[in-house]
Amino acid sequence: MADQLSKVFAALADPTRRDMVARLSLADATVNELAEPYQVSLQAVSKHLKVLEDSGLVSRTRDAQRRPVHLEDNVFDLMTKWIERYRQQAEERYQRLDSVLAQMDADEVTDDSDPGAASVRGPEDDSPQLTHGRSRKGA
Amino acid sequence: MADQLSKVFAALADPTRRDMVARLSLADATVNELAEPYQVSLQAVSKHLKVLEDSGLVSRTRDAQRRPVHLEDNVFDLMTKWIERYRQQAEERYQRLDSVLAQMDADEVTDDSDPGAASVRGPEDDSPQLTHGRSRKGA
DNA sequence: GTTGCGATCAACCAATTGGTTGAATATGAG
DNA sequence: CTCATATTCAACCAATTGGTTGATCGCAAC
Repeated sequence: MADQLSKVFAALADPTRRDMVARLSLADATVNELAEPYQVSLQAVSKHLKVLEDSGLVSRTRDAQRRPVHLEDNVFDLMTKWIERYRQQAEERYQRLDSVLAQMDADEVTDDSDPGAASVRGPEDDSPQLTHGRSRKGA
Repeated sequence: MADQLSKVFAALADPTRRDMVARLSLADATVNELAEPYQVSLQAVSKHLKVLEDSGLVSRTRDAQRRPVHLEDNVFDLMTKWIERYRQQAEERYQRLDSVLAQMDADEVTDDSDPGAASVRGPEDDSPQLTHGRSRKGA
């Protein structure tokens, strides 16, 4: 469960896992090779790799009893696309005078129907549990 | 604790939090406004915002009893920089013949001192618990 | 001052996470 | 077949996470 974007971000939230990705960007490596610099057990590294694997960040093939780990660089695009989208949107806000007006407007109405403020999500986005019809609590 | 990069990635690993960031890229909003579309309690949203806040992704100011949340778009650069660095490195691997040789070489020596294979980390990178001197297990 | 709204704090709970150790599996070497 | 190597599976544990409800705080309005 959980969309890929969530899994990729979660995978990279761990410094050890980020370090592994960094090293894999230079060359494929086996589990043992990857484990070498860290203090943790081989099994712990294996777990980290499973996380990376089912986030789609790495893939494993088989070479005798070795399982070389390979970085799937294409997954980075998924993140970059998400990040860039909202970064751009945020940046635009500072260049248009619109934003200032919208801000003041939002400040005044506060509880208006406000179309467009809720759930901007676009084509490839994921859906958290929504209600959108204020059914929570005393609303 | 935990470096900012870890905190930012962790913060964005949650779909609800990503949705909030998406909405905040359009306009600042109060906690109540942000909470509106979701099924969860106001307190849960408040917690999500705390996570976003101490990852540096958002900041909060004060306006009477309201606490408008503002997206700090500059933090995106931190991620983008990290991602791009390793993506590029991985991509270069496919364009240089070097990579093939390095790969075969690594395959042969396997337990060589191998400078550069362990911990590629650069200037701004974080440090997971390392040993680097194979002190683990029976090694 | 008291009421009411916006937001947070506190205590609690179930599920997940990152780690451990010990046993098992898979493959190649003797 | 047996042994060694490389890796994973399984059970367990402590800490963290995302959610809940109830109490509290800050501020403005009556």
